[in-house]
Amino acid sequence: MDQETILKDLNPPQKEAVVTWQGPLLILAGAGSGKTRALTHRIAYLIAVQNIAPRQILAVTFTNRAAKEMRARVETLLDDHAKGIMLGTFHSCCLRILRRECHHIGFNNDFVIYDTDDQSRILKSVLQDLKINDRIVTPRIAQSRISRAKNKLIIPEKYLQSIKEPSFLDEQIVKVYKKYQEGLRANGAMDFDDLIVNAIELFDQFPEVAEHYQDRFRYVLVDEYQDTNHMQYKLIRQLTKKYQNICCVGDDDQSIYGWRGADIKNILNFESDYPEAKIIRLEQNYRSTSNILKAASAVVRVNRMRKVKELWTKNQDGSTISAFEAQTEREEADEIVSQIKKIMQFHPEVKLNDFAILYRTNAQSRSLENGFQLSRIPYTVVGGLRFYERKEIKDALAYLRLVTNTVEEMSLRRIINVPRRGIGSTTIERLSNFSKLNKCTMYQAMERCDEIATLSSGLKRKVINFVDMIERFQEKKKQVPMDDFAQHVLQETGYYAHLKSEYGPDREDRLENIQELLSALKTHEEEVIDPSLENFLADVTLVADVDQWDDDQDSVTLMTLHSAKGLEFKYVFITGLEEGLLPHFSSLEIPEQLEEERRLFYVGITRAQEKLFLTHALNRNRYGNESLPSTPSQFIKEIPEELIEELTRTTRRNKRRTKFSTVESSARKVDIDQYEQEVEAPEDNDSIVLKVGDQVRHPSWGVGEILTCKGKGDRQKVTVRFHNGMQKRLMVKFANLTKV
DNA sequence: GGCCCGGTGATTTTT
DNA sequence: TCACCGGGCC
Ligand SMILES: Nc1ncnc2c1ncn2[C@@H]1O[C@H](COP(=O)(O)OP(=O)(O)OP(=O)(O)O)[C@@H](O)[C@H]1O
Repeated sequence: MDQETILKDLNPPQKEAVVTWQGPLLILAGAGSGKTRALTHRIAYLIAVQNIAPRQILAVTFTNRAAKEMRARVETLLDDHAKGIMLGTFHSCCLRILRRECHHIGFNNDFVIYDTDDQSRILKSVLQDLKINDRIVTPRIAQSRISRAKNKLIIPEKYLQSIKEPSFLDEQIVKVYKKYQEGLRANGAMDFDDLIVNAIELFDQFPEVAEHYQDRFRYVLVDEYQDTNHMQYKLIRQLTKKYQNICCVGDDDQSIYGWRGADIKNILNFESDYPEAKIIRLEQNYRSTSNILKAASAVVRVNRMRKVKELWTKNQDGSTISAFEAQTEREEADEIVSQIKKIMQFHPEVKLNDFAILYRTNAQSRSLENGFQLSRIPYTVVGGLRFYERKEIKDALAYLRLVTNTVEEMSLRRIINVPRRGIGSTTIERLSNFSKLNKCTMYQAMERCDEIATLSSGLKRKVINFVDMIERFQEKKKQVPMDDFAQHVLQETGYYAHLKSEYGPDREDRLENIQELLSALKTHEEEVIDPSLENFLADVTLVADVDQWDDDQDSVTLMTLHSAKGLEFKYVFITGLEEGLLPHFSSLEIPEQLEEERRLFYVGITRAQEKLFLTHALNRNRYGNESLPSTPSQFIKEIPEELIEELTRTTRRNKRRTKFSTVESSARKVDIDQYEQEVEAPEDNDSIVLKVGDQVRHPSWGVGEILTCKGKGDRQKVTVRFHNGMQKRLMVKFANLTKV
């Protein structure tokens, strides 16, 4: 790859950004103006033209998704020459540094990373220990306060000073914060924020280590710089102090992480931080049609707290923006599905990958997923619950971790009684007390449970059995491959059987996930240079997904507006445009936050290349069944009327959920035969008695097995796993099931 | 002391 | 819908 090729597809300001390869550089520009392209080409230029070694380059992003996207783009340009670039999220880059260097700051290099769930577990026990009323200080509140403090690099000792008028709550929080940090230390654990805080502390306390990394990362690039919070900013400052080869890319209009402490000042003060800085602005948008861009600009222009910046495009007007008002969220989902089918029908070249469905909260994906499942359109949900956050995966990992590390208590507590072995909360408390009194770990307390007078002999037996089992595992681990070992552990602990016996709507999914974990272990063993269970466990927490196979599959993408940042799709649906959702309830009263919500909408709009759909429902299910009236978002009105065209319903469905009107159904069957069609479900139904394990027949889905039963009579709901693999929740009253 | 069941309250966004 | 808590039962 030569200079010409690298510069070929860039406009003059982009070119300038790429060839300005030394010194501080800020690319400040609106959405879709080619910032990321400039950044990736700059990396290619550094390596291919200036002969910089890939390992001297550090490129950071905020989300895994963005990192993945960036890596893909760089690899397209450089192929194998991209190997060795440290490219990742702030967290994953810090993790890699800390695994090597954490001994300086008193951590063992097998330190554990606690995710949000682990954090609240710790906090819960801290609150208990401190006898703090957990109604006043909930784990959630404590967690967010502590995180906010860490984001600003405020240690517990400085916490009160940092607040003008400390309230009673703040006084409680300090105590919790302090104890929480002690708890993490004792377990050899760090939370997400600590990864960055500790990297900074490492560099602060050990200038020679800092210098080593300054020398190593001679060229630093940061995408979405407007989203940096104070600690991330500090880290970047530390790393670039010596050489000042820093290139940041950002757009203040796309700042959507204020709640995580992101501070737009970081980007606005770039010039004073780096007086030599060159600033390049990009104003031509290449991504979207003119109509989409006009809509986006009109929306973001409403914000008062903003630097004025205009974008233009040579692209065509394109089609108008379609708006759709649905009665319910089901109808919203149906309409989206039918629009997608329609587009696919008229434009055979369009792929499912060209569609994105965006929403404000992860919970909104549910109704949309339902719609896609019914229509058999393949879809992928990005974000939400990550693979390694799933309960069964965390349980399995806890067993594996316990075998490799008996010091860390969370894993032990997590699985000590899963499946039930009669070691309940009272026994656990006694073990825990003993460990505190004798300054040993809880696992050691278990080994020494003979010394605990309050334990009955029956309980001692159970505890010893558990310890023996773990010891046998430690032996076994040395003898067999990792995946076999994991399988053995899950078998012997009874965890497998436990999962199998738990009939539930997602029993099969759980078992599948476990299989997935086993194959991930196998992959690790086969493909990593230095495979070990320890190494596998080391970065598992930061891995977002293991679904490599999904990448190649053509499917519609469902994700939050936050995760969509930096990405682009031909067709974008922004859903749930309702007051209280977008803008979200919690932002309605605070002007700054309302503006952030508006920027979020702006980010959503600007993801679209060709066509934008805006949908809202008049009734939305808040928690559970309750359907509450919902009014259209104020943001919709901010788009000039002439750009929007109101869609009339193309789906017409009876109020009752499983029923489709026959006319509709057959009409669509003619339209598209690519996907199977839903069939009308007769509504008359003798109430039949169903129980778990029964085989039933459904008029369109065929024969299946009942996995769960809920409710009685007319309100009875069942989950059925059909032989074709589909799993459905059905109201017996409407589903027209027959026993077979 | 442990377990199961039923009632209750809660929900933003990411690492 | 789901996780958590408290009461009653083994
Ligand atoms: N000089 C160019 N000529 C043609 N197309 C370009 C040019 N620069 C960028 N593009 C295209 O424009 C689109 C947007 O580019 P890119 O993702 O780099 O923008 P961005 O500024 O990072 O956007 P955002 O801030 O919204 O993430 C991409 O499809 C990219 O291929």
